[in-house]
Amino acid sequence: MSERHVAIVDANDFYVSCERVFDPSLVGRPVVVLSNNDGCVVARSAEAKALEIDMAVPWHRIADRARMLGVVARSSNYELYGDMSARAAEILSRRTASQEVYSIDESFIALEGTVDDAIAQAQAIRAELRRLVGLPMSVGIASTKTLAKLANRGSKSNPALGGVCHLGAYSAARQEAILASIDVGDVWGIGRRTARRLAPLGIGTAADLRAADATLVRRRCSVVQERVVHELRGIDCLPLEDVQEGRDQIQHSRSFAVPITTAAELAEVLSVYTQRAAARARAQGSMARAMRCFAATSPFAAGSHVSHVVSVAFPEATDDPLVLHRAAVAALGPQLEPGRRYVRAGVSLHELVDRASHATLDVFGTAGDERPGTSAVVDDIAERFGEQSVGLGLAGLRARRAWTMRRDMVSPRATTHWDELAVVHAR
DNA sequence: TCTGGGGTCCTAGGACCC
DNA sequence: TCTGGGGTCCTAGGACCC
Repeated sequence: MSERHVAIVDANDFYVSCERVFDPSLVGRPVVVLSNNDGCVVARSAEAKALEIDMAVPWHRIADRARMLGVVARSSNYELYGDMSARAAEILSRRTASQEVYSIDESFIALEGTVDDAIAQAQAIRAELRRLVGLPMSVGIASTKTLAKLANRGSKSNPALGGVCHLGAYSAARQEAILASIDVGDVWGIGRRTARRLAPLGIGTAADLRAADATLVRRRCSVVQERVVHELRGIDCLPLEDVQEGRDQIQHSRSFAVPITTAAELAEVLSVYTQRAAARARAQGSMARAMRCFAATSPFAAGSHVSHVVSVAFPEATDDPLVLHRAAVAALGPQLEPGRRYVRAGVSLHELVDRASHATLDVFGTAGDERPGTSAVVDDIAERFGEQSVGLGLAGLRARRAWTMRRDMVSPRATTHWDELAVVHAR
């Protein structure tokens, strides 16, 4: 019988797998990849998991023990991962009529045919991605996205399946048993808070949630969780969205390697961050009508923790880093409290409008003091000579500032920079 | 000494209007 | 002395995901 199947295709331990493609000596060894600033563990190889190295644990807390156990740590190399991700998504797109790129290492796709057909296609896709990009993938298939996510867990936990699991290949009784073995907090869309809220209702597993009164779930939680109930029953509530449009919101935020304490340092930070955000807005053809900025102290440090958040509305949508920077400094600068040690700041652009359809309307002539071509010129130079080659004001940082990110164990950007290509030695 | 970053969606509550 | 109710819009914050 021909039907439509939803599949989730994702890479196993994606960041670690990317590192291994260009450094095969890492294969078979325990490897972790760290977040920005080498802060915490964000990806682990199977061998690292077996050593009970937890996800999201601060690296400084376990570094000594991990090194003793032979664990290799890498700083995150997002340029490499982003490029590998784009290659994998492109290859996958040739294999399906509809694809939703869901995250850096996952796509939902639609498959047609019988259950056996779908499994065969998934296996072909897996083999192709392995061969052409070098990444190990897993595929979960079912009638809805939420069930496909559960199948994907199965494909990883049961090696006998060869990386592909179709829930529809099992009898109803077997499916019930599978759902009964899964914690409700492990269901896609049910987080820790919601799981705690569902417990008093006697809902502890995926099977419990599927059998629950959907209206009650909505009352106690929200419409999001009610949809999960229907999705678990095979009722499709979350259709594939293949349109690849720009983001609704663009954010650039970073933790600092060392805290900042002065308004002058904050102005430097905001100069860099607004330019990064503006460049990304221009790259997707957007201009912003609103911006939010924040600066925060460490929630882990002794004493009180503060986070200053400010919102700015622009009378005219803009993508000009100078306008953004001035507004950010004017709004956030006065909020700084003397003596505080700020460890993180960020800029986000909201209410994005399409630049092409946005005709500048400057009735009062207030925009006259900005040079319209500046941003385009900066983009152009950055494109041709690299991001470090140019920046407005303080973003053209010649001397590396103390607060910039720490990345002590970063691998080469082997797919995007000629001078960092992998070198192959013949024997 | 050292605890990530970038998103989405939903809800509650306030402001405002008639 | 008595002081409604329904609707919309906006924003901040919560929850979740990877």
